[in-house]
Amino acid sequence: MNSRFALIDVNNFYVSCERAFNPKLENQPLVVLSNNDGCAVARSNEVKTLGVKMATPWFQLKDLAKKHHIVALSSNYTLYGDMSDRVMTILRDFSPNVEVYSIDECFLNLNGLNSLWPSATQMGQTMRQRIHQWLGLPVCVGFGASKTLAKLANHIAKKQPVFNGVCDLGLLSSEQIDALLSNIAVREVWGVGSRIGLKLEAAGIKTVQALRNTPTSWLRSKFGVVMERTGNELNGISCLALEEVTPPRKQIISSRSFGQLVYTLPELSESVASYVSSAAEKLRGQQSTCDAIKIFVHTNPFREKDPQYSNSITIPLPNASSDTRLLIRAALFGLERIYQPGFAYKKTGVMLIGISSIVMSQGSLFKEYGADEKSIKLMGVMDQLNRRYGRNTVSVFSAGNQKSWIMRRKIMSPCYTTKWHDVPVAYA
DNA sequence: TCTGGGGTCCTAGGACCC
DNA sequence: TCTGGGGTCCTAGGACCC
Repeated sequence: MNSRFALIDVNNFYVSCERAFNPKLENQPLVVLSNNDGCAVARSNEVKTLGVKMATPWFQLKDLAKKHHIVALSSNYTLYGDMSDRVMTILRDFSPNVEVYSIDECFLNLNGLNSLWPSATQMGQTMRQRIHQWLGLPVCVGFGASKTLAKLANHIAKKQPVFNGVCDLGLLSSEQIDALLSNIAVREVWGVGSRIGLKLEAAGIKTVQALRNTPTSWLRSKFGVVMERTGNELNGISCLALEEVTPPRKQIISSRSFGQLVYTLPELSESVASYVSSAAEKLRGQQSTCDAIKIFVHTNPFREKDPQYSNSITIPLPNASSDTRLLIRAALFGLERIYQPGFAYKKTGVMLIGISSIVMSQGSLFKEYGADEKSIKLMGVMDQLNRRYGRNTVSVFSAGNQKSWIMRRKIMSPCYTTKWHDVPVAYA
C-alpha cells in the first residue's frame, strides 16, 4: 500500500441523494435542476449517456426529456449538505487525515495505515460497501501517489467497469499505466480545463500519457507554475498537501438570477437585502468580519437584442463588521448608485470582501497559540499566523499606549464602480 | 559609457475547480 | 418565453514608498 492519497467521490451526487430517498427513481433517467429550475446541475448515468452536458438549460432538454421520460427535480441543498456530512463522517473512520474537497468528494492521506489493510483495494471496497449500505449512495475510490493521480485513478474507477469502482494506480506496472493513460484525454486531468486543454492539443499533447512525458520546464514556461505542478503530480511527485483544516473563506458571494425580469429599484433592493443577510450569516459562521461589500447588477446577456447593462460598486465600511443591518445599509447605498432605470435586470448579488478573522486581543492570542510574550518575538508569532491564515492576515496597531494585535487584512479600497451598458430604453 | 532600485499593495483579468 | 452559484490561485502592470 504505497499510494499515499485516496480520492472518494459520490457518483452523480445530487441524483444519488434523491434516489436514496425515493427508490422509484432508481434506473430512471433523472436530472436535478438549478435555482429557478434553469439548468440541469446533476445528471444520472442514463442522461449522461444521452449526451446531455453539465448545466444544460432545461428548456433545451424538454424534447429529449419527453422522448426518454427524463424526470427532473428541483434541487434540495439542505438534503445534499446533510448527506455530505454523513459520507464524510463514515470516511473519517478510515483515516484521521481527511480533506473535504467539495460537497461530494474528499481526499484521505493513507500514510501510516499500511498495517491496517491488506491492500488499498480492499480498503476502497469496504468504503464503497459501507457507504452504500448505510446511506444508499454509490461511490468510487481512486488511489495514487499524489492528489492529481488519486483524482485520475478515481476517474478510471468510474469509467472502466473492470476496476469495480476502486482503482489503485500503485498496483499497476509502469507498462500498464502507460497503456491506460494513453487512452485518456488530456482534459480529464485535474487542473487542465478547456482553454489549456485546447492549447495542449494544439501542441500535440492529447493524452494524459503525453502530458506526463512533457518536460515540466516547458509546462512552466507556457502555462505557469500551476501546470508545472500538475506535471510533477502526474509523475508521482506530490506537490499538493492535504488541507485538513478548511481555511476561512476569503470572499463570500450571494447572488441569484431572477425567475422573471426585474425593472425597479425596490424589487432589486429587496433581493439585495436578502442576499446580504445570507452572506452575513455565512461570514459570522466562520467568525469573520469584512471591510467592504461589492454589489452588482446584470441584465440578461442571452437576450442579445435587449439593451445591456452591467455594473458593480464596492463600498468600503468604516469598520470591519459582520452586522447584517449595517451591511444591508451599505449595500442599498451602493445599489442606488449603480441602478439605472430603463433596463430589464436578470441578476443581482453581493460579495463580501476584505474578510478577516475576528479581532482578537493580545491575551487571547497568547492563550490560543501558546505564545509567550517574552519567549516569542512578535514577528515570529505574526509569521506563524500569517502562514496559517494567509499573507497579511495579521498586522499590529497601537491603541493608546498599549500595543494591540489585530487579525485583519488591510484593505482600504476606494469606492469604485465598473460598468458596461447600452442606451436605456423606455419600458412598459 | 551608464538610464534608479527594490519592495509592497492593489486591481483586473484569466485560468481552474465543483 | 425559459440559460447556475459558488469558490480558488496566478500574473501582469500601475501606483506608491523609501
